[in-house]
Amino acid sequence: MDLMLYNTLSRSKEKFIPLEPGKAGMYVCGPTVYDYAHIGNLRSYIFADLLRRVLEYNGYEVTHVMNITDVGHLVSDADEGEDKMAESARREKKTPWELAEFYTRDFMNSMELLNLKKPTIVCKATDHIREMIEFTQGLLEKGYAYRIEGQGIYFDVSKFPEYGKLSGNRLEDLQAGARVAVDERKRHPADFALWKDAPPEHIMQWPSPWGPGYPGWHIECSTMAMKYLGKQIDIHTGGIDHIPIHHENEIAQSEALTGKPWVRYWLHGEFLQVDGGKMSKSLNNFYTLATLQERNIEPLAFRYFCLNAHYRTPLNFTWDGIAAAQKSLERLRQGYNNLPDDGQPAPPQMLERFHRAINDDLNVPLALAYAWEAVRSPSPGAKALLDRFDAVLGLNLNAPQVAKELPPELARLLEERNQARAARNWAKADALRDELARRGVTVKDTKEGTVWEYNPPA
RNA sequence: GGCGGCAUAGCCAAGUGGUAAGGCAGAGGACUGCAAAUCCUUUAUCCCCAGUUCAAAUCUGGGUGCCGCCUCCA
Repeated sequence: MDLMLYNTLSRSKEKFIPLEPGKAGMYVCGPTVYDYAHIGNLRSYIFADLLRRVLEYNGYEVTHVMNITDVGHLVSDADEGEDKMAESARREKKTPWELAEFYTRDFMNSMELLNLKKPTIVCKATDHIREMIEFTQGLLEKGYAYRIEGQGIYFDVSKFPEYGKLSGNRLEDLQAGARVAVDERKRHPADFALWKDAPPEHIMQWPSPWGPGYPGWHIECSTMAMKYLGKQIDIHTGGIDHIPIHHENEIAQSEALTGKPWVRYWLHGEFLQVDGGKMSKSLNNFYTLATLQERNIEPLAFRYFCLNAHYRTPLNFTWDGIAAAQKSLERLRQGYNNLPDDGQPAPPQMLERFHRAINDDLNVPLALAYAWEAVRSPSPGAKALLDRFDAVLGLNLNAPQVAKELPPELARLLEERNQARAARNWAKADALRDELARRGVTVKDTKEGTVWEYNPPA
């Protein structure tokens, strides 16, 4: 069955044909580790994870590369000033390396909580300074770059006629300096830094043929993607915000260097909005997984929330929405666990349908609806079917249910209530149930006896 | 000013020509000592206007609203 993917380059769905049969290489634009990852960032990586799982479902051997940007993001253009790493480091009184280490670990932890498969290769920008310098040298030699004394090495976009082919922007239409002053020594306002000269006080700096400095932002992705995936690669993903600048620049410098088309399929994830608008710290709606957990929302409920919408449409995060996702996940899980282990194979037509959905540019919401159907109207082999589905959905439906311990005191109250019920002393039984509820124990009397759920009050 | 995206029930959302998937919430029912949980049933003509077509949420044109990018940002 053909796998169709929406390619930003052509603005249409295209049949996926890898460079090498049976194998797929994907490069995922990773995080800049200067702060906690928020749920908007995480939506992007959930999308990348789904893509990877769908590729694997189709039998491809996937090489999944993700970078960690631990240097070089400028706070402002203007070619002055600190990068984000340095700024945060100063704020938190840590070295940039400590900072990167800390937030990288936090990010990896979030990935794990969301059941995101670990990339085949996770590469840090600071481990590839030499390669980035070589890349820059190559561009200088080919005449695609020039030096501004005291500033750095810049890519000359006017030498790359196809600049703008990904975003649809034309160089001449870009409103130069709309929000920020342009260095007049740049040949074109859209020219971007490959390498920046570092003032002596700049913490992160490396020796280079042009003196001490540090890499520009865009160069790392091109360099590392080429190092690990070759001069031409199958798939490159990122957030939609990266299309006009970051990815445009990556294309320019990469294709300028190799003279070949670089990425065959560009895939971009839409934004997560919060309450219909942008998420920002100033609006106090900047959420992380920890924020969700404080409100008793599991990380996997956020994954479910994202699965419910197509990756190319904006998704609106609301507390009502995430609560619905939490509830849905619990029910789906329960439905799965209630299915009999009948040892039957998954029904082929059902698998076929699912496969068709995910191969249609990752129509995971539809695939999820099929999962519900399997739970609500089970056919023989439903469990096996859901196991197959979950290889893509990644909701850990088959995770063992953890048996929680009830603190002795609460266990005693529960026992007392059971005795009261046996004695048909409903008033006492109900009073005890209320008491237990106050202390975080939800009691349910089923045919098989009384069961409980324990969520200690915060 | 330029470029791109979105607009479907109370909420989150699938669906690109043939009379609207799924989830949550709500309503009704079953079950229960009562509840909870669970199960069953049930809830929309698709932002507006004009057009193409036997037929449009789905195509075309024009509006309106929201989001993003043109500084760093998933």
